Amino acid sequence: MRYRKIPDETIRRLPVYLRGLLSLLQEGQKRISSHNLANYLAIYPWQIRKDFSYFGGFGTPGVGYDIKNLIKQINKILKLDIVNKAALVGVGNLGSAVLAYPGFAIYGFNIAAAFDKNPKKIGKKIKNVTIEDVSNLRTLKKRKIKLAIIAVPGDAAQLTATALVKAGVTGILNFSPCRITVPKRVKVISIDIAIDLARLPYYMPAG
Amino acid sequence: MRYRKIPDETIRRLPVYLRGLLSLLQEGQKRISSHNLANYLAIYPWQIRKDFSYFGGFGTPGVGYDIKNLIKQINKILKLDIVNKAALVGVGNLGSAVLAYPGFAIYGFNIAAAFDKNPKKIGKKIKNVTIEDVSNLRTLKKRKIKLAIIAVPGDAAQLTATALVKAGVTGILNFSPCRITVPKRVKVISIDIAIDLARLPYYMPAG
DNA sequence: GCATGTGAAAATCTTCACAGCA
DNA sequence: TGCTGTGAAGATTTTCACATGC
Repeated sequence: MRYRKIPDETIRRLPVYLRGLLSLLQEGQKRISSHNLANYLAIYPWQIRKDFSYFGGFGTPGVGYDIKNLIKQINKILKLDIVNKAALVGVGNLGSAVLAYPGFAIYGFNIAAAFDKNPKKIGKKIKNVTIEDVSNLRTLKKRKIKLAIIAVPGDAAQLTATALVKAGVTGILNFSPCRITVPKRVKVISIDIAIDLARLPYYMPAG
Repeated sequence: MRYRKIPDETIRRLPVYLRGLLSLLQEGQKRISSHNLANYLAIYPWQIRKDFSYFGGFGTPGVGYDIKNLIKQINKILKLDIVNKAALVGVGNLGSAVLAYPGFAIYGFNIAAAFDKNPKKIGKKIKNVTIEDVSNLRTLKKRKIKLAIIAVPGDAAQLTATALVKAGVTGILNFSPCRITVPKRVKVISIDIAIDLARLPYYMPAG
């Protein structure tokens, strides 16, 4: 296989595949064909094969894919094959939900620190994580936490991002409804829960 | 302008433009050029002009765009020019955060009903919304609520979706980490907060 | 026979460059 | 002059079809 740039869309789909494969593994399945996996995920088999082909292909012709191996390979590609420690900034309604969310574990994430600026919250423990004052953000470098989740109100988002970058963070999941500006070497992925709802009426039949 | 299919990507960007324009309006601005709006949103001007061109264009050559008018036009395209009532199903950690989230209002959304299956929660009021038993879901048709947000645990997501569709819902924002199957006429947009975090390490420098 | 992996074709989306209007 | 709107070019992504290997 010649080298070609791996499409961002392929990377976006890998966690989806991973989630499905982990479910299938738990159901006791050992092997699966692109056809059956596609069926399971409600997509098309050639999409799956093409995506894997960018990495050289992980299957056996005439047989299919070994689920355990496939999971291992995807985890390696996405760098999820180690425990990724993450920090949460902003323990309001949304932040608390993030802290309690059970879904991070399957991808090997561990929310290892939480920060807030409200003195009333500092020192409290949620899910075994003690909430610290935001001034402690600079300790992240020493603690080797490179991943952060921003769940503060919009007007504090940029300030928080800047502090995180200063503390050595290179990946940010931004839940605030604001664009944040960071150096190019830092990757930001934003989720604005309202903005996704906002395009739903467009697709709905009138009346 | 000849008719051409409007790209989904264009529709995905319209709420982003809308959010920026509403901010600018609040700052007291009346007019803006594609160049300045692009700068504000950290994208490119031709993208903005192209997106609007699919609808015939909303600007004046040599001048730019009238912000108020542009907002009105986008709202109309996205069918946000009326109050869209939405129902929330699942008032756990994530559901409570959704209920308290202030960001829906700018797009004209109103979370008008909330449902849970936990008897302890039923009857409680959060943000002026009284939590009802999920068996009440079938009243949605009568209440003309066509939009729903699913924030139940994964294993209840499909059941909830099926009940919603039966109750006349045609648009679903799905926060559960599960694919849900619905008739083609129903539009589902899914947000899995863990799945977005899962592709962050890939883009981060090693070490 | 059966299912993968992959060039090539088709579709989609982005970027360019400039004509045309205020 | 300044900025929009848009055909055309370019880039990316999806889909196809089939050669190849088990």
